[in-house]
Amino acid sequence: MNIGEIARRAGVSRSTVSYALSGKRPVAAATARRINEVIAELGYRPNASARALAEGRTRTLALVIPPASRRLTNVQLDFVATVVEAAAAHDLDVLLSPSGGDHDRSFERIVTGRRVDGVIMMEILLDDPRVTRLRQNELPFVTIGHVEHPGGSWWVDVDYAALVRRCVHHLADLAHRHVVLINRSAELVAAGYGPAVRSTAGFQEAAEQRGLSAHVVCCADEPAAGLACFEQIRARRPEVTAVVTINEAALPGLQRALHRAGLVVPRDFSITGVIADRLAEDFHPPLTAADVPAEEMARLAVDLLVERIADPAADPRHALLDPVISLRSSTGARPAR
Amino acid sequence: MNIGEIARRAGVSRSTVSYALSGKRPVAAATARRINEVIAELGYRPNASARALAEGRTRTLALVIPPASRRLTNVQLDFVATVVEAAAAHDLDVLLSPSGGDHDRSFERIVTGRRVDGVIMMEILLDDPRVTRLRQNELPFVTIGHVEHPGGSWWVDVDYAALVRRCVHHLADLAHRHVVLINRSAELVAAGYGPAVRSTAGFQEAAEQRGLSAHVVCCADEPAAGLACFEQIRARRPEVTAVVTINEAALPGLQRALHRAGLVVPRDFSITGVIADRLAEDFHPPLTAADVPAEEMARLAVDLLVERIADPAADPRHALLDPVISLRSSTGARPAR
DNA sequence: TTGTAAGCGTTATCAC
DNA sequence: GTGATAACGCTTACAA
Repeated sequence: MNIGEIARRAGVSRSTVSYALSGKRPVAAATARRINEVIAELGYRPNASARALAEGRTRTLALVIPPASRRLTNVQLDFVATVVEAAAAHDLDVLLSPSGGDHDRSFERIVTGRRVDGVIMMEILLDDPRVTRLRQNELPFVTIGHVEHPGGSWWVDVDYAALVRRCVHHLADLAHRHVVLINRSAELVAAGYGPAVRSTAGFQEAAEQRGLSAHVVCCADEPAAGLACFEQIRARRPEVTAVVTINEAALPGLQRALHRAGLVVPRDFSITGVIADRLAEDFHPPLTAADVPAEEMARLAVDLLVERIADPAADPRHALLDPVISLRSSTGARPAR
Repeated sequence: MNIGEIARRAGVSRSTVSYALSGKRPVAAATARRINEVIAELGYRPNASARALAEGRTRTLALVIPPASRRLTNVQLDFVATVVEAAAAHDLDVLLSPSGGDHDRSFERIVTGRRVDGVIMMEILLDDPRVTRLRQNELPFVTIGHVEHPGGSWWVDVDYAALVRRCVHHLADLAHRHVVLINRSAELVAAGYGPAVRSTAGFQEAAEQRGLSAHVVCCADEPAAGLACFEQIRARRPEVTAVVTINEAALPGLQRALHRAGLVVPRDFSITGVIADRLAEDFHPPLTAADVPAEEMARLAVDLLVERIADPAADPRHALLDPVISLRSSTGARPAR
């Protein structure tokens, strides 16, 4: 069933049906009613492909996610869920594209096949080939995270460097002298994953400024790695009294390791970092930490993208969020030796 | 740039370019080479909407997920990631549709707008209006989970009833006499969510068969609820020595509650249930539990759907998986009083 | 207020 | 082996 069928049954032309549907031209009340009755009766909906072809837009967004092999973290998950929801609020559908490197069929299909009106990309590297690729096409896009030289692109991100700097200052204020940053996995760091690299920079900068002895360790995104990582720190650097972490997935392992070592937080050891609030509250004791406002970022990304699609000539915009650190109870003064 | 432009530059007709691309008709080697050169040079790719309109298929699948408001569980997340990956293996894109009840714009848009060639739906209720809706349309679909009367539909599911029955028998074999099932949230049970309802049935059936005193409690999908839930069980039914659970999200809270109550697992208390393997192994001690093989299910669902799309007249197929219970170390003999 | 008709970019059926 | 050309179902000037 198509628009012609509706037109025939309502005794009008196809264009009238189209206009009745879109409201782009006034239609007599009686005619509109007749048309709507027929539409309701037959449960008609315009064919999306035909409409996209005629209009030159698909009413669809692409969301580029990391490949399934790399298990999604909670934060990433929140991005996906919220992007979908925010897009739905604009009556936009979301096409998922798992993509890692630049040779990616799904990504290419979407980008050059005019399958979508715009793209949201997450897990951005400092030097990301996909960003380069999208810049060549004239497909509007917004990134969650930002490349090293964002130039005229549109993006939203959290200021990891500032956040981690603040964590270090907080620990320094509590008289800690030896601190460690538990980073994301070595592969991510090697690939130039923004948050991992920027956290390191902020950590070292603040530590130097406060004259702390500071070390950075990479840790795979899983509990077992967190446990091993902490035990290694205890073995190699027994003088360390506090850690900063941006590795959510390692947290349960960290918790277990602390327990196993007989350390009481924050009496014997302090922990802080960038951690989703629900995880931070789940920790025992609740973690003093900054939360990545994933929902806000995702919503913002969609809004920016919609804006950019509506006005391709608009000046580039971005947002660097700087969430507060919630003082809970996982940090305390450096323990007396 | 379109196929006409390619044809012009290659000095052939549009149809020849189309055939060179699809291979549905032989093209002279020299001609094909010329065409491919032009295509490569210009980075041409057929417009997806136009192709969909002409071919009558979109090369896209829809994945209907629970609305974002209800946070996705790990298992659901695995479904999403694997479906996307499996679809990509077939060169199919995936459109995400968050949908709860039946009044859903996104769902309707996708179903009646011919936006996709088929639908995969998860989080199925025993009496699910969306299944009814899809049956009316002649849109191929496969569900992860199954309605009470699946009739001629296509689905994959895990046999929750059998799994939970087996857990109960296992506990009975260990001489436990008083057991509790920690179910999913009360809302899910009330809504008729398959796994929640079928688990209850299997639990009660097996308990009755073995003459156990058995109770079922609902528990919201979050750690705090798990903690509260367990403390309530201890307070109201101190005689209980073992629980079966299908509520992954509540697990950390359960763990904490056990610890707080000074109970050592499995010496003082036994736990088992249906839990993703990586969570089961993360528990302390590792949980004796059956794992929902989310990846296998998702992959199977995609394969079935592809098959159904290719042959709409094919006989309905389904798969009721029955994963083994991994004996780890969270269950033991009933403690002496 | 409504109808006619020309696209939109493909695919596929005829011809040659 | 290749080229016209008619669909596919819709939107949108342009007429009336």
